[in-house]
Amino acid sequence: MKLPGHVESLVTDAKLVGERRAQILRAAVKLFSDKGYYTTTISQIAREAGVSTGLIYQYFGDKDDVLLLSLKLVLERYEKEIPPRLEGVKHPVERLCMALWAYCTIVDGLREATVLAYRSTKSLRADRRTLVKQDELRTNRLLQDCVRACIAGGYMRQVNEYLLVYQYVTFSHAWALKHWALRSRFSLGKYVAEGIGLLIEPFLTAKGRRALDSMRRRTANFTRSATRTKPAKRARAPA
Amino acid sequence: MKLPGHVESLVTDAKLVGERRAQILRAAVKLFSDKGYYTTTISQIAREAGVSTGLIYQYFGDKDDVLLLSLKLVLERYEKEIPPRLEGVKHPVERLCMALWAYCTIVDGLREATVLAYRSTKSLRADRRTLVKQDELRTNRLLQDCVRACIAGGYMRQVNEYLLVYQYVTFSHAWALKHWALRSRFSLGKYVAEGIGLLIEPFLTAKGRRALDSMRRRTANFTRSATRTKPAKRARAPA
Amino acid sequence: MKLPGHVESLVTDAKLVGERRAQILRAAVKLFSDKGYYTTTISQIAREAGVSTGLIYQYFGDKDDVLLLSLKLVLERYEKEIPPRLEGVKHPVERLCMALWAYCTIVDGLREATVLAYRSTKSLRADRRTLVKQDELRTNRLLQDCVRACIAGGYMRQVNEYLLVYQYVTFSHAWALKHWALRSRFSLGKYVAEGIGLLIEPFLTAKGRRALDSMRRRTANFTRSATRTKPAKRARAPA
Amino acid sequence: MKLPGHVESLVTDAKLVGERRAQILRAAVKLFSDKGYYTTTISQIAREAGVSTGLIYQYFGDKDDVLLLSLKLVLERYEKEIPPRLEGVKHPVERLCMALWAYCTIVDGLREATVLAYRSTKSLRADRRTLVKQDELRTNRLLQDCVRACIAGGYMRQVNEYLLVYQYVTFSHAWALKHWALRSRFSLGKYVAEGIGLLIEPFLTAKGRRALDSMRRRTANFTRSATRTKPAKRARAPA
DNA sequence: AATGAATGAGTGTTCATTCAT
DNA sequence: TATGAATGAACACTCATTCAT
Repeated sequence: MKLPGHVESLVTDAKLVGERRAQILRAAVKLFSDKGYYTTTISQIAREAGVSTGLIYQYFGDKDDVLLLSLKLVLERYEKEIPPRLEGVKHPVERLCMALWAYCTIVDGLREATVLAYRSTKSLRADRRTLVKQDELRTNRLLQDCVRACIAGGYMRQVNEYLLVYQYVTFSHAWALKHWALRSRFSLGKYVAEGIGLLIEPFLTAKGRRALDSMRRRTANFTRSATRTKPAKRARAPA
Repeated sequence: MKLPGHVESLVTDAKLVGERRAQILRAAVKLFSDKGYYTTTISQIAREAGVSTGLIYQYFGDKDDVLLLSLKLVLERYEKEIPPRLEGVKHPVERLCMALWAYCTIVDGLREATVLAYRSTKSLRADRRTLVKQDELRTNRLLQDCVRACIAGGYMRQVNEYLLVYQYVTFSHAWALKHWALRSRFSLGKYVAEGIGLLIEPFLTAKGRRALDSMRRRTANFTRSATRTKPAKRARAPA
Repeated sequence: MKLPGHVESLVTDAKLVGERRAQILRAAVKLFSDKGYYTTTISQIAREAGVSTGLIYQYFGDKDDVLLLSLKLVLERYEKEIPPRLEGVKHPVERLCMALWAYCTIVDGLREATVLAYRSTKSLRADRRTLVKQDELRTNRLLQDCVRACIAGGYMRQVNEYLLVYQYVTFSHAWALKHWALRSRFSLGKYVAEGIGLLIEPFLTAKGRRALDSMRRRTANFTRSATRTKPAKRARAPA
Repeated sequence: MKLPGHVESLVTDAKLVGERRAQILRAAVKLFSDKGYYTTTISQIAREAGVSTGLIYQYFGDKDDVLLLSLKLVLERYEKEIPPRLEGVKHPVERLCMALWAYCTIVDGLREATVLAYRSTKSLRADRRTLVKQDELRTNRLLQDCVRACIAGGYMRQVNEYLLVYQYVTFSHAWALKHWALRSRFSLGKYVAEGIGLLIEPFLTAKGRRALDSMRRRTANFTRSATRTKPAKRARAPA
C-alpha cells in the first residue's frame, strides 16, 4: 500500500483522505470491474469519480496502488460482511450454511469485482500481491472456524478442513466467475441450496443432518435442492 | 478469430501457416502466462519465437487475435488430453476418477496458462470470448458424460450433474489458481485423492463405493485420503 | 521583476514583505543551488521555508520571479560584500589583490549558487535576464575601479582594463565552476595566491611589484606562489 | 551513455544508427542551445529532426541520454578540431597561440552550445556527468601539452601549468558565456589577440617573446593588441 | 515470405498555479 | 494573511501496427 510518491503534496486531513479515497476507489472498482485494469485509464477513473487526474495522485501512489486498494476493498468486504450475517445464529451447522450463503450473497453483489480480483491480482507487484492473499486467507479462516465448530460438536465427520473450506471458497467465487454459464440454470438461492447439498450435507453426521433438516424446515431461503432426495431419506431413517 | 486485414499479404501455404502459427503461439502462451497479456509486447513474442514483428501480423489479425488463439490452444489441450487418458478404462467410477485425475494433471502442467485463462478471457473482445467459453463447455461435457455414466450405471445417486461437474472443474482449476496456498499442503496426488473423497465418493451408491474401493486397492496413484475412513463404514451399513 | 498578478491579495506591510521574501528566497537559493531550477518544485521551496505553497504566490509573481530574485540575491552579495572587505585597505595594489581575494572567498561561500547563476540565468525570461546582467556589471565595476587606481597610480602598466577585469571575474567563478577539478590541487588560499601571480603580478610596474612584495611579506593569507619566483627576481633587479 | 530501454526494438544497422543519431543530435543541440534542456521537448526535437517521437527512443535511452550525447558531441569537437589546426605549426609558442586561437574560434562557432554545456551538465545524472568531465579534461590536455612544450623549449618560464591552462579554457569559454558583454567591444580576432597579450605573453621568456613577435609580424589574424606595447619594451630590457 | 525501421496516438505522472476557506 | 486541496495542461515514454524493401 504505497503512499503517494511526491510526498510534498500529501493531503493531511484524515477525514478528507478517507472520503476522497473512498470516492476514487468506488469509481476505480467500477471501471476496473467493467473493463479491466489495463484498459481503464486514470483519466477515466477521475472522470467517473468527478475529480481531476492530478487529485488521484494526491491520494494514491500510482495506478498500481489504486488497484491494490480496490482489490483490498473488495476482499475486505467478504471478511467484514460475513460475521454480521452469522450473528445470533447459534447452531454450528446453521452457522456453516449461513456462512456459505452469506459468502455467495456477497459475491453476488460484487460479481464483477470478484472477477476483477481473479483477473488482476497478478497485475500487482509481487509485494502488494501478498497483501491481497492475506486478505483472502483471513476470509477463509472465518469459514474454517465454522467447519471446526461443526466437527467439534460432532455434527460433521472428520474431513480435510482446509480443502473443504477451499471448496466453499471456489464454490462462492464460481458464482461470479462462471455466472455466464450458471445464471440460466440457477437462481442465487437455488445455487446456494445445491451447494449445501453438495458440499455440506454429505459430510454431516446423522446428528448434523437432523440439524440441517430442521433448519431447512424453518427457512424459506434454502429451497430444498433436487439433489437432496436420497440423503434426506437416509436422514429420516435414523430418526 | 478475425483474419488479418491486409488480405493481399496473407500467407496461403496451409502447412506453413500451421507451423508458423504454432511457433508464434508457443512463444505467446509462454510469455502471456509469465507476464500477462498487457505487459507482453508483440516485440517480445516475436523475439521469443525467433521471427520479426511484421511476420506476426501475417499470421494473426492483431494482438487480441494472438491472445484468442493462445487461450484456445490451452483450453483445447484439456479437451484433447482427457480422452486418451480414459482410454481402456471401463468402469464408470474409475473413468470419473481418472477424468478428475487427468484434468488436474493437465492443469498442473499448464498452471500458469490456466491462470492466464482466468486473467485474460475478459480481455478478449466479446465475440471472441464466446469462442473460448465454448471450448470450456466442451471440456465440461467430457466430465458430464462420466458423471452420467456413473448415475446410469447405478454407481452414483441422483445429483445435480451440472453443478457437480462444475465442482470438478473449479477443483481442477483451483490447483492452478490457488497453488500458492495449496502447494505447501498437498502433492498433486494427495490433492486429487482428497478431491475424490470430497467430490466423488459422497455421491456414490454402495455399489459405486465398492468400485472405488476396489480401484483404490489397485492404484498406487490414489493414496487413500484420511477423510475417507468414516464413509467407508457408512458404506457398509446400508448394504 | 514582475509583480504578482492578482493584485488584490498582494501583501502590503513592507516589513513583512521583506521578511517573508527573505525567508522564501533563502529556501529557494538553497534548493535551486542543490538541484537546479527545473527540478526544484514550488512545493519543496514552501516546505523548506516552512510556509504554504499559496503564500509564495503572494510574495512572488511566479516561479520565474523566484528564480530572478534568487539570482539577484546571490549577485548582490558579490557587490555588497566586496567593498567592506576593502575598507581600510589603502594601497591600490593591495586593494586589487584584496578584491580578488574577496571575490574568490565569496564565491567559495556561494559555490553552488554561483553554479546556479551560470545554469539558470538563461532560464529567465529575456527581460528579467537583463536585470541579472546589470548586477554582474556593477560588480565588475568594483574590480575595474581597483584596476584603474593601480594604473592611475603607476603601479600597473596600460592594459585592457575591461578584459583584465573579466579575467578576474572568470577566475573567481572558475573556483565554483571547475571546483571538481581544482579542489584536489588547490586550497582556496593557494588558488588566490596563484591567481595574483598569474593575473595581477605580470601587469604590475616595478613600483607595483614592490608594493605586492611588501604586502606578501605582511600577509599570511597570500602564500607565495611557486610561479612567482622569477618575476620577483626581475622585480628586484630594477630596484 | 545508456542504450535504449526497450531493447527489443533496438535498431541494428550500424550505418543507419550513426546517421539517425547524428540527425537527431543536430536537432537536439540546436534546440537545447536555444531554449535549454528542460524547456525543449522530445516532440520538438523530433519535429526539428523530421522524425517521429517514437524514433528517438529507438536511438536513445531517454531524454537524459540525448542530452549526454549532445554535450559529448560539442565537447568532442573541441578535442577533435584543435589538433588539425595545429598541424604544420612547429614552433611551441606559435602552437600555443594557435591552440588558443583555435579554441576560441571553435567556441565562437558553438557559442550557444558552449553555454548549453555550462547550463546543462549538472542536469545529467551523476554517472553521466563524469563522462562529460572527462571530455573536458582531454581537451585541457591538448593545451597543457602546448604549454609544456613552451616551457621545455625555454620559451616560457615556470608557471603553474594546470592553472594557466584553465585560464585559457575559461578565456575561451568566456567568449560564449560573456558574449553579451564582450561582443560590443571585441571582434573575435581582437579578443584572441588581447588574450595572447594577457595570458601568454607575460609568461614568455625573452626567447619566447621574440618568437611571438616574429609570429605577429607574419600573421594578419593576430592584430597587435594595444596592451602589448609596453611589455614588448620590457622584453627587450632584460635581454 | 519475411524483415524491422518508422509511426504517432495514447498513457501515467508531475507540478505551477488558483482559490475557497 | 495564510493555507493546502484541487486543477489540468503538458510531457516523457511505450508499443501495436504499418509498409517499403
